[in-house]
Amino acid sequence: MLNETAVAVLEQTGAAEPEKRIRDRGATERAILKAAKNLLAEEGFQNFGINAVARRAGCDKQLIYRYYGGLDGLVEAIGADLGNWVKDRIPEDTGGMFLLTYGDLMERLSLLFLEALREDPLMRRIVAWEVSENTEQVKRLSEARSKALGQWLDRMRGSLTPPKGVDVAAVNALIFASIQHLVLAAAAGGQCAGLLLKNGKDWEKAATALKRLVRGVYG
Amino acid sequence: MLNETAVAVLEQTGAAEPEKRIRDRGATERAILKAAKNLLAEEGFQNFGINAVARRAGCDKQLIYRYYGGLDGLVEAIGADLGNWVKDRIPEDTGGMFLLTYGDLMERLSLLFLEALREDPLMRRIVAWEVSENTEQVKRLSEARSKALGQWLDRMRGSLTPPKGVDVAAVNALIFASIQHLVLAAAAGGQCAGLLLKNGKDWEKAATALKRLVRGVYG
DNA sequence: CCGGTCTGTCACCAATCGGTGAGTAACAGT
DNA sequence: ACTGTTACTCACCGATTGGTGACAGACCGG
Repeated sequence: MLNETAVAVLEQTGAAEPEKRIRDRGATERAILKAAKNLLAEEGFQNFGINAVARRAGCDKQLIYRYYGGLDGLVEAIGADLGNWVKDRIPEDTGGMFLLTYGDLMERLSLLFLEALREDPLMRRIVAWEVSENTEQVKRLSEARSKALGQWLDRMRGSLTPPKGVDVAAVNALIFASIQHLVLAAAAGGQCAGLLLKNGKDWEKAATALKRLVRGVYG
Repeated sequence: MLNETAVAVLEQTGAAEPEKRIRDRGATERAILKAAKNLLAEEGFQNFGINAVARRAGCDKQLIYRYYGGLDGLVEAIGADLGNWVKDRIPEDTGGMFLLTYGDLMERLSLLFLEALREDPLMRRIVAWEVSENTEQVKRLSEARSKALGQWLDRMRGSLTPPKGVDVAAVNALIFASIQHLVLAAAAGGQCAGLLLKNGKDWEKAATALKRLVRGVYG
């Protein structure tokens, strides 16, 4: 992919000639980052490499080394970009319902997280990457993701206090783990543990089951 | 790796010379399959390829094509071998406790599955593979795994009937999803959703949280 | 106008990948 | 002992990978 501007020029002139790309480091850096994110989201981490990113960004891989210090730096940039995930996912109201109890809150958060993950292929790929490898790259990415998720949870929690006598951290980890694996398995193979997850009806079943699970522990 | 017999000869003679491997197709086939399983379990699916398997098996990759019809056939053989997972994991008694209710059963099954997955690196890699890729290879492997898991569940269930009014399939899918993701995340990074999972104490917390989750839905 | 810096391109490297065709050595049957 | 089959090895293929050094052209300050 060429710079947006360069593409525009090409389309205007209709020239088949290379028509020289614009010298704009900022734009190129952005194009590389965008290409990397799209590539990771669409193809997964399997074929995520310098060559593939450069190919998709329409520039030489040398520029990735220069501007990002190689793939590692680029991955780190993706991680930093993940910080924006928080503010994109914060609804202003509470959906018209009052969150009186911790159970209300967790039910709402679970469903929101389920929905958000279903609609975010990049985040899914990152989660899958996390459980498949343990390189430095992934560690940093994982760190950024959990940090973003933590921020999101904090913002949403408000002033509600968790119940006593329950290991909230462990229980919530299990709940979020179930959501993540459910969505990942569905995205990969259309089912999870024999449960089909294709059409909206299937997902409704999963959502009510999730509600039941949450309500079971948090009343 | 050479044939077991060839290794024995090598060790006896102490020869540094190549000392010709034994011509035993059956043994070679077994060596290849074993090498493939170990490689997948130890290194993960990332570097799982014809060359790597042949290198580890100590034979030429040509033999993998001949005996298994390439990597696909070899993966299929691994899948078929997964059928043995069932009988390896069936305890004879119920651990000294009576399983009177469906809740009793599911609590026990959850904990057993958690334990089994924690101690089975090959199975973990396969699960991680399933949620990361969607090739034919993985599909078949996934099929074999879910079939084995289904068999295991059937054997363990006995004659207990699930409660009415609950979408058992969906709820159980969520429960098993939570276990799988928990174990995968722990194996990869030592934590899951911020919850540390390193020493036995951590795992006990997770286990009690899991029990609480199960008991919450199934009483 | 000239020299240096910045942006981008290209050619090349060794290593590895999956895959194949040809050859060699050990065995079994006669 | 000769023959054919089986088990196995080796050398090579084209493609792709991550990585580097050299070069060309646009831009800017003097």
